[in-house]
Amino acid sequence: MKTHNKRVSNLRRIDLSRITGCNLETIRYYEDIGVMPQPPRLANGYRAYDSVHILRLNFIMRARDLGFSLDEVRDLLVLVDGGKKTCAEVEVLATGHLEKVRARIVDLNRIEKVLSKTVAQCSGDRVPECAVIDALAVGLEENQIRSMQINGTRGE
Amino acid sequence: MKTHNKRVSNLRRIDLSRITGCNLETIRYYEDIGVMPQPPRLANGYRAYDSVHILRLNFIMRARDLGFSLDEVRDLLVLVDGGKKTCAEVEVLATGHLEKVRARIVDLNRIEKVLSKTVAQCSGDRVPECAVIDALAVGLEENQIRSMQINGTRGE
DNA sequence: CCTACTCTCTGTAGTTCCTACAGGCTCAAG
DNA sequence: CTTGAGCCTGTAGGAACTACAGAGAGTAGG
Repeated sequence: MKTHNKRVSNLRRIDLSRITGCNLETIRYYEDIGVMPQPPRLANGYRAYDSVHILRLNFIMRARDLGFSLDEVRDLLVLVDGGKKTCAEVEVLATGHLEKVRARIVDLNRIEKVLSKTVAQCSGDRVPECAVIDALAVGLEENQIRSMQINGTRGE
Repeated sequence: MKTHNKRVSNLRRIDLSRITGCNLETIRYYEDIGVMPQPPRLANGYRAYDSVHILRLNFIMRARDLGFSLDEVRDLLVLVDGGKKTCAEVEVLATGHLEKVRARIVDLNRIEKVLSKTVAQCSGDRVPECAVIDALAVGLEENQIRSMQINGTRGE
């Protein structure tokens, strides 16, 4: 992926930081742990980034934001960099992540519903019998109550 | 909220852990930092939990799952316990999270699409031109490219 | 009663993922 | 030539867990 005519290069760390929105120190941290490549250095020792680094950092940040751990990001990057793994290996990786992603979507949709309902009900200065409480108490259903009674009546 | 006839009490820590799915040590941690109350102790010094603790821990876990920090959870608990906060305050909190949650759902749906497509394409020993990077690289658009060129042509 | 096993207690240390600071160097602008 | 911004490195701190060590208690089987 190239820019149209002029090569983007010799970005300083703060440039990369500002372009991506990533914390300055975090960039170095990502290099230390190996999810970002060690960039070439100028004569003065300064790191010199280019558009490749922007893309990669963007990728990492989005993946992190989506809830992937750095280890998982590492996996994704192997997959992204391509060529190294066979398709079968990639499939296993991707399938695993896909399951997690789908589970997260389910969770988030549930959360979204709860929050939007909460916001809708929260109006005025009334101190609420807040819907948050009820909403968050769900998941404590009959089977749980039952298991409480089974396990709970000991030691007394 | 009471169980029907029999009071649930004298649960051990491991019971609470199993009922809620919360890590054993995390329960103690929550007590240490004060988001969970210190439970009464039996003669032998063992913690004795009851249904109140289950509800509270469920609440905390779900709030954490919603993306609330432990500090925010503390706020929510004050609200739950005392009715000290107004509905307007709750609304501000919930609205902020709602935005984040919705953005994440959008992102996750996109990556879900990409991953499932990747998995579908991954058959045999062929190594794919993985589409994942394209999906996560979005957000790097014209304005960013432009700012790269503005800031990027120095030091060389 | 003895043994084995599970669970309890406490304190403390380790993990993940950053984030900040200190102390010193470089470099471009005024 | 000073000033300010930014660079370098190493290291420390913080949030939210998570695990481990060492010792005690409770229960079940032989």
